[in-house]
Order: sequence, then C-alpha cells, then structure tokens
Amino acid sequence: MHTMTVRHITSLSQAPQVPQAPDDGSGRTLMKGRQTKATIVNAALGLASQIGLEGLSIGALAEVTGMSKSGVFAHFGSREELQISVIREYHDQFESEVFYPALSCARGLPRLQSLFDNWMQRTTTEIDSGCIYISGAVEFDDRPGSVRDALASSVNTWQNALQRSVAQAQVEKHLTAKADPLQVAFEIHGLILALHYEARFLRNPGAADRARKGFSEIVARNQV
Amino acid sequence: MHTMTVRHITSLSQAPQVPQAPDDGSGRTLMKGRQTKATIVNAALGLASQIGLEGLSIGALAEVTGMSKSGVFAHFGSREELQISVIREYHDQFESEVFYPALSCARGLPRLQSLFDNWMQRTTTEIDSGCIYISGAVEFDDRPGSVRDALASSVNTWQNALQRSVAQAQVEKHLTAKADPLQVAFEIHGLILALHYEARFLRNPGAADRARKGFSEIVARNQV
DNA sequence: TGCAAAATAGCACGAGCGTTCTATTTTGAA
DNA sequence: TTCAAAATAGAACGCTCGTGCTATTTTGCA
Repeated sequence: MHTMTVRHITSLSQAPQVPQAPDDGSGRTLMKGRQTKATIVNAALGLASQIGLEGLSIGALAEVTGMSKSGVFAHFGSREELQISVIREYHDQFESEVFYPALSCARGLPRLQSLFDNWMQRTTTEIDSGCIYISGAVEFDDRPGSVRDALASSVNTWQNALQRSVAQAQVEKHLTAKADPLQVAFEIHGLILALHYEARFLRNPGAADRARKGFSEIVARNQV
Repeated sequence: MHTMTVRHITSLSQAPQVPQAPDDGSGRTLMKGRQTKATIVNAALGLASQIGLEGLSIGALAEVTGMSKSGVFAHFGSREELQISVIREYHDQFESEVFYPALSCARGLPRLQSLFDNWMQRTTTEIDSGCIYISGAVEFDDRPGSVRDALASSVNTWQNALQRSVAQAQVEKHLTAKADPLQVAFEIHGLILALHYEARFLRNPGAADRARKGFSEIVARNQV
C-alpha cells in the first residue's frame, strides 16, 4: 500500500544489510542482484529514451530483459524509484560523455566550445534515440513529486556547469565582461532544443548545421 | 475493429446526411451535436494542454463535461480523431492569436516583430497552461500515424509563415540579404523552446526577458 | 556441503483504458 | 403534434497497468 521512497529497515538490525564492498568490477562479493539491476536500468534507459519516462512500463521492461514482472519490480519497489534510477543513469552518462571530457580543454572559450561540441554530439545521437531531459521536462512540468525533483536537479546541475564555463571565459578575457552568463547559456540551450525539435520531430535536414552556426554567432557577438 | 479515419457511409444513400448550412452562428439549423462537440473539444484542449495529448482520456473528458463516456466518444469515433480535433482547435486559436493580428503591421521587420511579440504573449500564457505543439512533438516524435501527421503539418504551416516573414524583411531591406531565413527562424524557435523549458519546467524567473533579448540580438545581427 | 538470505517467478487484485452494443432520451422539420 | 433521426446514456468487453502476496530457485559465506 504505502510507497517507500527511502530504503526501509526490514529487520531489527540497525546496520544496513547491504554487503560491504560491492566491488563493482570483478564481482566476487558483488551480489548478483546488483548487476541484474544495472542491466534492467540500462534497458529501461533505452526504453524511456524512445517512449518517455511515463511510457516506461514494468511489463515491457520484463519482456525486454527476459525476466518476470515481479522480478523486475522487486529491484525498485515502485515505478517512481525505477524512473529515478533511469534519470540517475542518464545523468551519469551525460556527465561522462559531455562534461568530463571537456575538462581536458583549457579554461575559458576552448572548454566552452568543447562542452558545446560534446553536447551537440550527444544530441545528434539523440535525434534517433530521444532525450529524457527533453521529454521528461514535458512529461513532468506539471506533475510534482520525486521524479520531477530528480529530473530538475539533474538538469540544473548541468545548466550551472554551463553557466560557470561562460563566466570562466569572461575571466580569461575570451568573452566580454558585459556578457550575461545566464543569457548566453539560455541561448545555447535554445539551439539544442530547436535542434532536437526540428530534427527529431519535424525531420528537417540541416538542423545540426544551424545549431552550430547559431553557437558560433553567439560566441562572436560576445567576444571582446 | 477497424479504425476509420474517413467518414464512412452508414446508409445506402450516397449523399452525405450532414444537414446543409451548419450555420455556425445563430444556430437555427445547427444540430445540437455540433455545439456539444465544440464544448468537448474546448475542454479536451484544456486537458491536453496540461497533461498532453497522450494523457488525454475519454473518461476524464466525460467527467469534466458532465457527459457519459460513450456520449463523448460518439462525437469522434476514435481517440485519434479526438486528438486530431484538439490539434485543429489549437491550430485555429494559434492562427487567430499570433498570425492574423500581425498582418495589420507593415510587411518586413514590423510584421516580424509583431509575430514574435504575439508568439511571446501566447507562450507566456502557456507557461501556466502548457503547449501542445511542444508536448505533442515529444510525445509523437517516434510514433507514426495520423495524429503525428496533423501535428507536424500544423507546425510546418506556422514555421513557413515565420520564414516568409523573414524573407519579406529582406525584400524590404530591413534585414540583410545575406541572412538565411531558415537560420533566423530556427534561432527564434530555439528562444521560444528555451523559454517554455526554463520557465515552465525549471521555473526559472527572467526567462521571458532573455527570450526577448535574444530576439533583438538576432535582429541586430541581421540588420543591413 | 549446508543453509540462511537474497533473488526471482507465479499469480491474482483492482483500477483505468478505448471501444462496442444496445437502450433511451432529445431534437427539429413536416 | 408526430415521428424518424440524431444525440446521449448505460453496461459490458478485453486489455494493460502497478503492486502485493506467496512460492521457488539461486547465491555465496560458514
């Protein structure tokens, strides 16, 4: 009846009965459930990308993974928790594909350019697969709850990183001090959203080129 | 079993049994069903704006309008046809709120500015109510069918009008001939999408100002 | 190797969905 | 005022959904 969002204590022991040292790698002390859960979450991310977090159903997920409905369900305890796990997985992938690689570029404009390039690369892929930051925003913009919170928090983390990068480009004198990082990040975000909309939904060719051109013009306008 | 997208013939008569002269106005020969249908479609548009075209359910619609499920259903024959009716209604409202009023402004930049202002006005409202051009794109970007077709066709009509207005501004020498109407329309679209995303989902204040500022900078950059 | 604990399966539930079929009520021209 | 046609209601259908309960299998340390 009651949906638990926090892990509850099933026995009287105060210590969490999670096995110490999950050992994500070689998997000796790694309970099998962990890897199964990872498999499920990956499949769920694939499904959710195409049909949305709301379209994600435990039945379909069971079929895809070759498990029973209750077997899938037991790993999460609720559909909401499953959706949140998917958001976390997407967050991690986004971070490691878009954010971290850019850190190897010099602070300022080079890094900002790299962030945008990586983002474009990922969005180009998502023209086929879909993007849960975009579909999720539409699905949960009016639906309060923990899923919405997780999604918004994840997006905000990325937006802040982008804004910081613009500010750093100002510190490095690559962009004019008169520029507003919030404004620049807003306009870049718009280019990505327009790319997703026009390429994925309208199937207009040339949208990626237009997004790139838009970015270079934003940079040019804000250069010192 | 078979879903009919075209009106089928229920009797042997070849002539359509639609009463001649529906008389949308005073409603003398107007069958009562027509006004009821209009009421339903309006309620459906309100519901679909908030929860999406896919979230739209006949049961909820029946409850809102105080009718029975089958009473509602009979007006459309299928859920798809209901969704298409909602899209048509939105299209008409968009046209009369955004497009037609701008025609009273002079060709070129004044009209383009008016189109954008009206669009901003409408989008600002939709920060609360939601926009089915945006949510629908996400819901149907991977789902072929007549609903997707109706939606895409409606959006394309508007995009073409916007692009034509940019081209007219070039003819009037308000914008440089070197500008690409597709590029300008793309960037404007991005501003609107970013406004919707950041204001409605993230609840960031100041998004509307940023969209307006973005527009004026697009214009400035493309001015002769 | 034994055995508790963890993981998974099987089944059933109540609810909501779109849709169909068959009454019943309402409409509006003759 | 009459009466066929149009509009609406009511009940039932097959389906899928998330979730809870109870077996059964699998795991991995002692």
